[in-house]
Amino acid sequence: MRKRKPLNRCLDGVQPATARKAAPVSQEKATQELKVNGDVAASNETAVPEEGRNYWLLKAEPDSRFENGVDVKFSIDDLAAKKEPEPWDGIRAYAARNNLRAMKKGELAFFYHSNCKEPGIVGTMEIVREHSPDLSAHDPKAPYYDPKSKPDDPKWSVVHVKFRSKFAASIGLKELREMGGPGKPLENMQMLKQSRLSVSRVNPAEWEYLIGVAEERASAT
DNA sequence: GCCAACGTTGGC
DNA sequence: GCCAACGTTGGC
Repeated sequence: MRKRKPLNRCLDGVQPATARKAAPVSQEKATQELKVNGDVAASNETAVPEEGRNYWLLKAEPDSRFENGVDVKFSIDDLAAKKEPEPWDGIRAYAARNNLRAMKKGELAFFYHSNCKEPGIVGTMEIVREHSPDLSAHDPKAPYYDPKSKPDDPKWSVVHVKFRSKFAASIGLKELREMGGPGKPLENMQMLKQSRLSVSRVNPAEWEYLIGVAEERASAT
C-alpha cells in the first residue's frame, strides 16, 4: 500500500494529521512482525460484536507517485490481488495513527482513492489484525522513512487489512460532499470535515447509508 | 502545476 | 502554551 509522508517530532500520542498508505516495499517486513497480536489463525472470525463496532475510511493513491524514490501507488485492485493480509503502512500523522490504533479486528473500512482523477470511495476492506509497529519507518529505503522513529520505541503503527469488495460504481468526492450538506446524511462525516486526514472514522449510520448507495448503483446497472 | 486548507514546527 | 511561519495534502 501506500501512503503519504513523514513529518513530525516526538510527543507521543496526541494529535493529528494525515498520511496515506505507502508502497509495497515494506510489506514483507511488516507481515513478519505480526507477533504483537499474535493470533493469525483466528483472523477470519469477526471479533467485534455488531454494536460498539466502528467503521473507517482509509485513503491510498491509485496513481504512480514517487516518494523517496519508491512508487507509492496502491489501488483497490492492488489490494484485491494480495493473498496475505496487507499492512497499511506509511501513516505519519498522529491523528491518523491514533485512528489506526483504535481499530478492532473484524471492523470494516472504506477504501478511498485520493490524489487522482476521480477521487472517491471505491470499495471495502476488513481489519484482520490490530495495530503493530510500522517497521517501514525504520527503513531508509522506504517511501516514508522516519529517522525519528526508533526500533526500540516505534512511533508509527500499521493495521493489517484484507480486501472485501469493489463497488460496481465508485462514490465520488463530489457526491460525498453533496451528501454532506446541512441536514444531509453525511453532514458530520469526519473525512469531509478533515479533508487531509488519511485515516478517518465513519459512524454506523454513515456506513449503512453509503453501503446502501453503493448497492443501489450496483443494481441500477 | 497551482494553491487553499490545515497540520506541524519552533521561538518566545 | 500561544501563534506565526512553514510544509504538506490533495482537489482541481
